[in-house]
Amino acid sequence: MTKATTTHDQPPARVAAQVSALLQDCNDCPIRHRAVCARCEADELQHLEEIKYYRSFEAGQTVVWSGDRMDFVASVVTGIATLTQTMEDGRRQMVGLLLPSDFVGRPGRPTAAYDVTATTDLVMCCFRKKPFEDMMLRTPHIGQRLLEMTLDELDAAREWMLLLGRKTAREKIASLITIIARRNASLNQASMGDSLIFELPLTREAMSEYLGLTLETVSRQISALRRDGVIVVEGKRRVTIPDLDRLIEETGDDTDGGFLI
Amino acid sequence: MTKATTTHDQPPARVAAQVSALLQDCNDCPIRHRAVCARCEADELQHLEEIKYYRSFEAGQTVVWSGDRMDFVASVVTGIATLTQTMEDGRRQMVGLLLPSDFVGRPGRPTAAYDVTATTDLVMCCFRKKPFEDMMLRTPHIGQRLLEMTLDELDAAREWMLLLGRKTAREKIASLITIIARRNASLNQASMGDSLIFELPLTREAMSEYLGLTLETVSRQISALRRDGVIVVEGKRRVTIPDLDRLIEETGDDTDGGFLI
DNA sequence: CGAGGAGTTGAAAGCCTTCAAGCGCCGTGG
DNA sequence: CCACGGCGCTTGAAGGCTTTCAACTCCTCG
Repeated sequence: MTKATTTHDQPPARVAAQVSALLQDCNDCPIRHRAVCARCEADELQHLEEIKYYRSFEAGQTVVWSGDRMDFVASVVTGIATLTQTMEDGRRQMVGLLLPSDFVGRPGRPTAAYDVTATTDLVMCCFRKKPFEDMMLRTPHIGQRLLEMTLDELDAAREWMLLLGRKTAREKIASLITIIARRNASLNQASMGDSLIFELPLTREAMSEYLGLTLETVSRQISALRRDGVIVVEGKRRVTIPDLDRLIEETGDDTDGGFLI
Repeated sequence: MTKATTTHDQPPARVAAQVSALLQDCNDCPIRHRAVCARCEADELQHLEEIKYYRSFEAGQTVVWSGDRMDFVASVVTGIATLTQTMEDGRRQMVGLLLPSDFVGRPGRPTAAYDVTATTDLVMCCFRKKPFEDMMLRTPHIGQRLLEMTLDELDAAREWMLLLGRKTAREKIASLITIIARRNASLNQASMGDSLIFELPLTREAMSEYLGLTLETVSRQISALRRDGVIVVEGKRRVTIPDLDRLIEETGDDTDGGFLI
């Protein structure tokens, strides 16, 4: 561990502990203005502080299993989590990709409907469910924000359905890489145009579960995009996008309609 | 037109006109207790009455095109509508199937995000958008109910994603028929066990857009399920399910986990 | 009666999956 | 210290499921 300039080089558990130690105060929270609490006033925030607690997970850990009791709802603070459904014979489909500020759990439902897994080191801001539900009734700001976020998720799910139902394997891969690139740009406030180098936060297998493909097909299509110069890959995970428009052409989406980021 | 016992035998436009004529008063509304207004009190309902109006569409008509201005939000009162996305080259994927009581449109968004089409004769209860948005701010009951409905839709979308990403053509068809059967049972309050005869409300093409298949594959798989005795088909649309458990086995879903209906 | 829409079915092609083998990296334990 | 084993990933070859292209039926409507 020669260079310790970024948190990336530190052991995951330590980083998570640091993050949660840093985050006792909602005012310092990195997702303060995007999460379910975004619209809360100072007094409402104080109420939330009383029922919140942080939990950390290492990459690969399961947060909850589908069907398990779930006594909390939560926001992703840092890291990435996934929601996955599994069929009896083991076929798996990812149905949610949760980034910082995204919300986990459903008020009013006692059990988890999906497997929730940390795909990177993960810190979540959890609220005990019952107090949270009570607070939702008294605090319209929370319900309003949650509605907004849920509508956004529904839009994303519908975009995803188009991908799953109608796109080719190549288009699926191009779409996923574009999504990750955009997300990265938005998190880093990058000026969109440079920052097109990033680390894929998903294994080939996780990508295949996202895209409704096998991991072999994912691997082959990534290789194909690399061969065709659409992307540049260093090692297994580091991706550079020399020409974003070229990549977007490969997604099959409208070239113009890009109102997102 | 010898037997006119049910509305099915009447010209669509007339039925729609009848329905909307019957429905000036929210208290007589068939979706009063399931739609976005479900939790409203008498005074709130009165407010809604002032900003509502009915619109009728014949089977096949387009309600709005993706990208068009949309000055209203609405509830489906009777009939079925679909939300569909289209790619540049014409590939289409249905992303929403709207039944009576389902909500159309997004408060706060000026344009339609999807093509909305009536697949059967359709009556919608429309609210002018601006007044509706204003009312949402003053009336938590509406926002609360809308959140609940949106969360349900998100769950449905995620189930659908599993279907699109991981199920075989045969499983997709069995799943769709099961969904329609359940819906029918729930609308007719049937005692679940008999009423397993119904009309498919979708063309083969609409089914293919729902399932991410071609219409030929839909046709072939329906024929295969018929050959195997899983379903009985009279004419092109009328389906009988002799053994629902058998059909459910064909969906690939958990046999037990059926908490729906 | 002809035209057109909805649906069915056959044959061939194609895309993705399945099955297999192999590479490179990393942590463990002899 | 180094061999071993596992994991993540890549690549090849064969097979299969769905699509594509095409022909044909049935029914409705003008």
